[in-house]
Amino acid sequence: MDFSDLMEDISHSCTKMQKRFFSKGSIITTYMEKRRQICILLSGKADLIRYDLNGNKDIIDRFSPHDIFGEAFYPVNTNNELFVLATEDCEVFVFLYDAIQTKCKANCKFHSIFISHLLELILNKVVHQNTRIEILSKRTIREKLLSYFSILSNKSFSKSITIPFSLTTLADYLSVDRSAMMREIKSLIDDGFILKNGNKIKLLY
Amino acid sequence: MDFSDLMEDISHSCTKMQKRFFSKGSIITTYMEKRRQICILLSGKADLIRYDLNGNKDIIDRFSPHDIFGEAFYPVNTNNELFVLATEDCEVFVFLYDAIQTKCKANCKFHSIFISHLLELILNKVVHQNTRIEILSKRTIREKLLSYFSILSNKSFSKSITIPFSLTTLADYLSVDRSAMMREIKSLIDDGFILKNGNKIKLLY
DNA sequence: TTGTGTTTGTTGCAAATGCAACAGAAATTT
DNA sequence: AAATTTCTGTTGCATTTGCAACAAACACAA
Repeated sequence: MDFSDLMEDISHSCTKMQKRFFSKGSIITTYMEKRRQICILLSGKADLIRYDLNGNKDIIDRFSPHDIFGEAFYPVNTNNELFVLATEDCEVFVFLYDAIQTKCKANCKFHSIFISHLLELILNKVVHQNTRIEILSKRTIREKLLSYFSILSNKSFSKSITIPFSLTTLADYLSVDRSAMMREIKSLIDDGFILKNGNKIKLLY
Repeated sequence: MDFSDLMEDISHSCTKMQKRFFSKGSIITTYMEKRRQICILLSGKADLIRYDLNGNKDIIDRFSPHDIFGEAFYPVNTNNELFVLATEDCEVFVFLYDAIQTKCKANCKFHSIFISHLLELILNKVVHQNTRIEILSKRTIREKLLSYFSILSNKSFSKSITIPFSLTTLADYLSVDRSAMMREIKSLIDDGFILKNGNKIKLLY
């Protein structure tokens, strides 16, 4: 069964698991006192945002379809002014973690297949997080860039890669100063490690 | 039902999920071509290790009881000389991801309860990873330290915290140079942010 | 006890980084 | 088409960081 179909069916058979719509600019959820909430993004895009002490907007994470998020994945902290903002119109599947423990109906046929899909999605999330941690663990911007590039390259089986978002966003993802990153990219070009044309990078090593 | 008991029972009823023993110094698993393998550490301690290009030992992750690991959580990369080393005698529950999809017996009563435990463990892993990412995203050593300290402080509801491992290990966890971290700790003391006595830190803010 | 290895603490120095600021290009909105 | 916002590219400068090296404290095993 296709994933979207499954979600569709479940929304109809389970009262506790609902597909909901959010228009661009609206807040999908706030991370406060809903410790067991889990959301699956079915379509659209959304950002996990925090305003830090200085009032700066901090994009903690960006979600696209099939991504899973919600307070259930976040540690209980004081600094919990976290919320998820729809940056495009979104369809979101929302439920409480406990809802999957108690079978929805006497014999909901979707239940077990849904759980295995859920496991798969979470597993996927862990893999992405490990990738991110691997990159962030690198000590220099150069190492972070090379590490990121080679991951992209491995994924696409090619030495020519396309950065899937703006350089500004890339700097956020690598968690480094943008101008310092630009400087380092230039230096990678000068040192003959890469070629660059817009968002396209060619690895020369 | 208690978690250890559950694991015990499952090892007896499922042939595909086995409890295995590894003595200190032995290799629990290598991350190579076992893309669906999942392990749950029941007792002991283990490190996820890689030797980098220069032959330096890199401790990617450290596991203690109830931690879950295995190649299933790691991206497919070329640099896959990853392996898990038992740093103490270990009991490990080992299985393939697929084993949980196919019911072990006609009516294995442990199956669904096991899956919900598994979900809980993975959820826990994601929470820890989010914490790690949050810390690693900070740009300076000072911010990383403060962030780490305040997380510990929130967890224990106290301004007095104890770093649960050596400062050398802490530097690894924060992914910064140890001597630079020591310097920064000293500077935090000088600036009146913290007091320090061995592994005990008192937050003054 | 002696020796061996690990952890802590410290410093100088060179290199990397963040920060601030600015101008032009590109994309988006009005 | 004009206006506005976002993104790219660049630079100088002060600060932070990694690196190398070393000594003292500590832990552990022979």
